[in-house]
Amino acid sequence: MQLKPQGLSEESEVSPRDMAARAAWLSFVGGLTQDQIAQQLGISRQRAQRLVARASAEGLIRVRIEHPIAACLDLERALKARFGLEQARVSPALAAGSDPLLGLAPFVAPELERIFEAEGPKVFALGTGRTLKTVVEHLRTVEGAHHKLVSLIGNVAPDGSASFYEVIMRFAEKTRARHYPMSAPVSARDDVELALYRSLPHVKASRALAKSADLAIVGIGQLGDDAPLYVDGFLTAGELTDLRTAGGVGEICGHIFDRDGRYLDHPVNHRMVGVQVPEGRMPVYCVGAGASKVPALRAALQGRLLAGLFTDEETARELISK
Amino acid sequence: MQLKPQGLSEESEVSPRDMAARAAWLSFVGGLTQDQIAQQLGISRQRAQRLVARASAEGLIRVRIEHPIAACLDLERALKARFGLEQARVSPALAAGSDPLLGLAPFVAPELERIFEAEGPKVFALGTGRTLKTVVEHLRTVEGAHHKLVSLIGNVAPDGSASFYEVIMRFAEKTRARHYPMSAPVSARDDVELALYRSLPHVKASRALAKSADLAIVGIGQLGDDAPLYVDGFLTAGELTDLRTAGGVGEICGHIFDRDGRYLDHPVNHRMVGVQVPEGRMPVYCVGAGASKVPALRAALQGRLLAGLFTDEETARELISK
DNA sequence: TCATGATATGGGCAAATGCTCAAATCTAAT
DNA sequence: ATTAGATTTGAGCATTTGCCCATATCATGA
Repeated sequence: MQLKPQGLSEESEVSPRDMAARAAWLSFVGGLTQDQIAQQLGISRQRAQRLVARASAEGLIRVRIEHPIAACLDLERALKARFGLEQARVSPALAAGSDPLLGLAPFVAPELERIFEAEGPKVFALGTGRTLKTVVEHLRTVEGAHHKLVSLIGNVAPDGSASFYEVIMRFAEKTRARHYPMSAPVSARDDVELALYRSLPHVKASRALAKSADLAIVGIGQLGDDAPLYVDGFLTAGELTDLRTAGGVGEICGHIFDRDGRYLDHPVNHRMVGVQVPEGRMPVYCVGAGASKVPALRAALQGRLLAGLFTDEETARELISK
Repeated sequence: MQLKPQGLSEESEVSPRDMAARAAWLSFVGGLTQDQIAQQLGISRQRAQRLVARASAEGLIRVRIEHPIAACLDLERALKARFGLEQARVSPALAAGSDPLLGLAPFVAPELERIFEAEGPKVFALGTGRTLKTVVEHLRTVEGAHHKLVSLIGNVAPDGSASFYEVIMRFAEKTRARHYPMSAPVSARDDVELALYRSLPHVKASRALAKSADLAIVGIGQLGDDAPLYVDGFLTAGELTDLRTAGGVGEICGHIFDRDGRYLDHPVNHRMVGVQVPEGRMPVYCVGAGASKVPALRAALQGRLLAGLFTDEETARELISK
């Protein structure tokens, strides 16, 4: 019978994660075979293999390709020229059928780190959505206590459930930045309610801070039958049809715009508690890729809503092709 | 007979490196098998394998383990406490017999990038040597045009050959930082020559800039029979013996110190054209690992010459073990 | 035009890897 | 103490990968 040693020697406190990290280090950096790793760590070959697999699965390993692929650089240049962007980054294509985020997220994360690590205190305004959430999951922890993060959009769904894609909290966790979520519903039900929400001090403060942001980072949504706004219950089927009839093709932070990137003059837009970007002088950087998002992206670019774009090769090609 | 298309279509200009990078991206980020990669790129399986191998060989791939191994964190804490360091980083051990730089260099490079990316314009003073050279080779290109790099040590060997380990030039290449090598011999032959070199305007300027540096980054040398200073011809066999008799155990930027980290009062030290660190208030960060360097490192730490240390697990363990 | 050396290509095979399954071990609740 | 359930372990095997070698292609100079 063995008792677990309780802090007796600092040596013996080895978490399974540590082992996984160590095995991964030996494998990827050291280039050892699994047999050698097993030998080195005094474990079986299978265990070594499992540790390495686990490290990969848990995202302990970050791979970065140092060489900018010429084709992607070309696309970046083309995007900048065509749409007057100050920033454009294009990730190389992965397998045709796969989720665009598979490649985009690990590509964008270091770019964001870079932006975040730069210079003095900044205010970053954040959108939400699956795209941004996935990107933020790929961020490494980076010191940023001098920055502020503020949400561009409410965090309460119509059914009252909070935090549908809590981008800002996860981001703040990784950076220790001060964060200001917009603790209010995404959308009000009528003008009275809207006025009420917007008069709440913390909402007022968040909106003011967001408007003064140095950079907004947002995703983009499409208005097809599987529009995220509809799927997540922010729009009824009727509203969705109505918006499409009115010319809506895409949406940023829940604000719907037409094919020229002009925000619709529609009740749905008027009831949003959050901020309609760009507000003031803030540059808006958008992350998004995938065939379904092309019309929305094209519209947003056309209407000069965006100052920066992170996308993948296939999407970029589509965007400049017409 | 086919003529090579000359910029006809931007599409067909694909460098082999691009292909390698793309294959590597598909393999590491996308997790595709070589067969799938081959299919995707329309090439044979063998070619795909060769491309991935090539990408690895050419260093296009940077792997980073996200999880700080607890054992290494413990060692870092111990080093900081024991030797009053402001910074200490310990890389996980690789195979016992292998070159310590194999693991240390890819570990230190991102740390350096981090330091370099931080805040406003800074002056970085650099040493030389195989260790620093290898680390700098692992740096990714990072914008740093607002920084200045200055060499702590002359760049001309006794035989007149320039640049024995041109750390500063390679560093500057990657960062576009302004750089000030010390274009002078490492060591003068007598006091008159020393005075002469030191009176040269560009040497004077470099030395002054180096002394005002915000951070010095140096390697460390040992004084065994294979002392780098001796192997590279900066010391004669006689001088080496003499220095060891006088108590010399290690050297930073060619300045020799004893086991308590006190610089020797010896002609060899007095004839160095470069700067003897630390000068003024500059913190000195040292990169170094390996059994042979332990005595030198211990001495430098003992004498509080260093404010920061980057080393590997094995060396760290040695350093705090006694 | 042809010869010559250098480089690239694909076949084949041994080593390394990933995965499944059954046995073993551990955990926790009775 | 016992047992049911969950997790971990190692053997076996199919797949994938790395590498050598014979052949083909390309570039270069006579």
